[in-house]
Amino acid sequence: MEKEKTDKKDHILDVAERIFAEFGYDGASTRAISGEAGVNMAMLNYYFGSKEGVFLAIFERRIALFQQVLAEIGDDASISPWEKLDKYIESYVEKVVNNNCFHIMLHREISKTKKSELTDKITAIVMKNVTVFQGIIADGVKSGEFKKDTDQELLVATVFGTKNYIINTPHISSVVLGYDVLDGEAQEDKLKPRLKKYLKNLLKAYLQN
Amino acid sequence: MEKEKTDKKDHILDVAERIFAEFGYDGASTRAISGEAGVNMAMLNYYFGSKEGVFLAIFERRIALFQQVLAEIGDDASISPWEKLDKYIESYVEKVVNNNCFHIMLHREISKTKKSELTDKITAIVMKNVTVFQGIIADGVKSGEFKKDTDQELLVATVFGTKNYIINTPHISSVVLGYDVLDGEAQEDKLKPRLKKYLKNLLKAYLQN
DNA sequence: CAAAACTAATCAAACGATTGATTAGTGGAA
DNA sequence: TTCCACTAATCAATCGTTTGATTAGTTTTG
Repeated sequence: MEKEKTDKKDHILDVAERIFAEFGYDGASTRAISGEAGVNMAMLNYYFGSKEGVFLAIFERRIALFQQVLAEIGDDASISPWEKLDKYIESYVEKVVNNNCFHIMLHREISKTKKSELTDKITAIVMKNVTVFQGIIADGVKSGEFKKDTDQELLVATVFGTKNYIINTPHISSVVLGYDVLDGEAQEDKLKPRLKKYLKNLLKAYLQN
Repeated sequence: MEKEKTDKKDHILDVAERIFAEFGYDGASTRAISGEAGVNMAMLNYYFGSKEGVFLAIFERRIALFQQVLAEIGDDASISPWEKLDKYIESYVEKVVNNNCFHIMLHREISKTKKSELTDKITAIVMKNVTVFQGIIADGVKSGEFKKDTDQELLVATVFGTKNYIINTPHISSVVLGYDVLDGEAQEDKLKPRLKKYLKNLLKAYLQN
């Protein structure tokens, strides 16, 4: 029973995540989510308290493990900055492409200029990943392995921004790249390896002495 | 009389643009827009037909001149690819930072994975700017001035993505950069020159033989 | 010129539809 | 019986839009 309940909850969150990515938070109605998930509407409130509760539950499900992995890479003292950078890119691209619906949803909400409790929460979550990446760059510069006169802060924008552009504007990037970036098979065969290789090369070109 | 009417319409669009950026298309109510603009609610429908009409009117006001300027840079046969790239970056950063509300609004809508008439329209508009940029890169590679073994398509994602990251996640980028990226003064003094310089350097590092 | 006819701009009020949320109650397992 | 998972029906609030009436300004007409 316990198992099945968790499965059901997970199923609802899966569907909700997709609907939120399709229509946005406000555009996604609780009826659409419950309907698509094949459950009674009242179950959303029963399980998650409210629509916002569903939204936050999606977050809690995704972030915990992900952040831990990235943080461990940043803290690993046994490998060089270049290797850290590679590992970070690998893990990051992998996770973001796999959970593209989640990241689309996340970034649409965070782009609201009006501050709210929700945007503050999301900002705090995203900042953690950014800080780890910044730390890797800063370490590399300090140890002399990366070039000195670079714009470390804007490099953050480039790495995360490039990824966002691919994922968050799928209608555009699919045309530019020549295949459907939301298609699971194309993601595995083409997008992931290509994006990883590209980001590593770009960082090397910009950071190498 | 004619003058004043246009001013009033423009005023409504100014306000609507900001509200859309703050709350998203679905999150922004016609009551909020008309209230903030100090006009009667019915005026939105009287002038623009519908809520979507307001949204599209914002687009038509912004894109025409902008696209023309970018296209002219791309078509200019008298300057080198490197100069074109510089000019494109200059114009692009300038416009996007100045009209940041518009671009936030635009990208939130385009990031909806569900295709609709609206997303198709926006996609077509954005693709024009992308195509011009791609043309500049392709020309430079063909003429041998840019390096050959590069990922031209993902470079597109980097340039537009870096800009988007700064503009569309202002709560994040303000923390990373150390000043409010939505503040007009900071934009002029710090953000614009810094972003222009950075993008040029990054492109140089990646494209130079 | 002045009265009448017409037009565009604006308003408060109300429309039906949809929203997120809640209720009261059902059925089955422990 | 008691508790938990679940449902159909319903709630008040808000949504985008439409309405009919009023104002102010312009044109036409006698």
